[in-house]
Amino acid sequence: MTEDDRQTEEKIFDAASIVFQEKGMDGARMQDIANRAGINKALLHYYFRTKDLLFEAVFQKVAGRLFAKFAPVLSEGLTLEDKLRFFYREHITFMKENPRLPAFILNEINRHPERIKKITRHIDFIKLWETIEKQHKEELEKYNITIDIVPQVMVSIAALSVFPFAARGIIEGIFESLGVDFDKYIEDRKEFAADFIMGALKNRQSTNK
Amino acid sequence: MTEDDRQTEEKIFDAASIVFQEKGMDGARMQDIANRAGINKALLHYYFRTKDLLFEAVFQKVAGRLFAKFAPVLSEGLTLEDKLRFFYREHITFMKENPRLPAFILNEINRHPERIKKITRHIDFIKLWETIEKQHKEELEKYNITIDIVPQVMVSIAALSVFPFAARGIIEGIFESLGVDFDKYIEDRKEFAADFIMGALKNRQSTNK
DNA sequence: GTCTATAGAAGGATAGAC
DNA sequence: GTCTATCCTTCTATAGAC
Repeated sequence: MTEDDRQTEEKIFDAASIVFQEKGMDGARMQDIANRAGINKALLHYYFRTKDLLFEAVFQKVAGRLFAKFAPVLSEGLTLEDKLRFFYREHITFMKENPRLPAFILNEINRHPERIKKITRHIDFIKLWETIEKQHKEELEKYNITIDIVPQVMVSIAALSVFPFAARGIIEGIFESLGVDFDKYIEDRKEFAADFIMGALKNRQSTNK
Repeated sequence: MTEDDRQTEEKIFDAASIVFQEKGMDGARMQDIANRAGINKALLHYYFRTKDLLFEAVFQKVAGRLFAKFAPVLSEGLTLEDKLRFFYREHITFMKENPRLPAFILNEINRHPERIKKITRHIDFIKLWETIEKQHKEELEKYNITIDIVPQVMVSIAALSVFPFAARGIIEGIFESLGVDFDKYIEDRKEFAADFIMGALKNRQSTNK
């Protein structure tokens, strides 16, 4: 299938994905999207009516893809540690391929928190926790992970993989003066993050009362 | 000193700080800034010439303030652990008072990485590391922190405090359905983050060869 | 220094031909 | 479905009075 054969709506959507991720809702220009899609502005409106609707379509799609990466935590037959290692490998690889995505999502969500609700409102987080609790009863006890620290642990796990990409502009600048290569750093991070979290959890064993 | 006594330039600057942090460079409107400062648009241009220059002034100032919070790591006479605890208390308290700051800075920097260079280019990160190395030789050996994993550890430390604020829109949404209070969570995080990092580091002792 | 009024450009959206 | 031409609003920036 050549570039020209692709359906117009799809071409517009792909172009919009790139431009919105790069410039954000406010910075994006319909003209830029039209140019990148190889069509004219009027067609954008023909297919998506307004900039808002086009943005909403793009946002729901790409944010959904990012969140879907958290799904493996529900698969059976893996230890907590293996799930964690699997998650970091998958999630970091995905963000490496979509480097603008984390900052884009964080930013647009902070300005319009209602957008994320559309994606998360169908997820029953309490049931999700109960599933994990059932699957990993012994490990949770061993690491002393009680319900009250679950939010702290979950956010910490997400932070270690998302933050390097969200803060890439700063980190890369500092790395330059240290002679550190960002891509190599990210590759190493898949394992480091898993080790780091497991280290923190294992250490809770000794403080276990 | 009443609101009216304050110098005009300062009023404009403060108003611009708020509006830019809330809407970003592209979303901010000069009219909004003028209204909030209680003056008219023309005066904005009289004092700062263009929107770009006004933005640049605001950005350099607020980003500088955030980075300054990393300074305590250089103070003498504290153990690594005490510095870490001190840092999280200070940094999280600061972000609690400026909740829009992290996402604002991350976003604008990713779109214009050159902006951060203006702030960081005068910092000699290599010398900074040498100072820490000298101050904490034994602790670094004990935790097996060699130069090659310093970037991983530093980013992880920053991630645990910055990410909850940068991703607040998402986190707060999920917390709502779990019945978790964000402010309480953040208060707890000051200690949790320090414990978590120390746990991960202490666990490196056992894997020490 | 501060204001009102307005120029001038940019960008989202639509009308209408094909 | 796709295009060109254009409308209309919004926004930055400036001119000029006080």
